[in-house]
Amino acid sequence: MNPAKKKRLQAKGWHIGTVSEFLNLTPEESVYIELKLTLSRNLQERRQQKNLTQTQLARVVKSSQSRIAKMEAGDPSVSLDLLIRSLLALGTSRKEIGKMVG
Amino acid sequence: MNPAKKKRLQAKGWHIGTVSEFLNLTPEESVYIELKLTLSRNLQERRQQKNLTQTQLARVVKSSQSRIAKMEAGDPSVSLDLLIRSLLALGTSRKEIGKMVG
DNA sequence: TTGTTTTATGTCAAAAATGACATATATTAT
DNA sequence: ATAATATATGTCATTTTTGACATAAAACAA
Repeated sequence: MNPAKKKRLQAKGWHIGTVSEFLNLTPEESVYIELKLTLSRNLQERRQQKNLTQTQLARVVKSSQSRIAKMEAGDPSVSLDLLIRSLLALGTSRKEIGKMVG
Repeated sequence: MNPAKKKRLQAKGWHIGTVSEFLNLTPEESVYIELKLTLSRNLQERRQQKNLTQTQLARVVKSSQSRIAKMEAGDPSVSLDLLIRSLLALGTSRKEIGKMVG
């Protein structure tokens, strides 16, 4: 945000801050969420790279289309476990996943 | 195992193989389990490095001593989520965790 | 030794994650 | 346009994971 606009907003009583601040997230919580989002994006890219539909991926992961969609959408109801097991099922190596994480 | 012993065992009807084979684990399942074990070990090392007892770490992570013990023991009842959140709570960076994974 | 602290293991009710399903909304092809 | 395919979103019963607790076993000190 440009400084002028920021000042105008603050003059009117608005507070400017990060999403983490707004949600009262600790740094670790932020990192944890960002990590899941990173894996989400990579999962979607990998799936599309292989020209698989969510339904097809669901079959290889033994899950369901709706859960794949939620994974890729970064839905909070999906665990790191499922994300990583899905990446592995797509043939992603530990080394590659390590790169995403680190 | 040395070849001679292997041959002797096979002569007596024993089968030699990997743990994965014995448990009928797919390669992805093996990788997934090994990944958890890697994080387990790293968690224990990190905790000991900081001279924390399991009880003290449990407080930081908002868990319990028994769950920390199970994590470090590689108990199958603990998720990747908890392992990674614990590592983060110990101040481990994404980059460091990435190194463990990759 | 005996006491003290730390870690391991088992159990369980509560909480979170899961697959399945219905169905809405996009996207693409004809 | 409209049919077909793909993705998004909501709900829910079942399964898995969780923290808490008890207690056993191990490590360590006095």
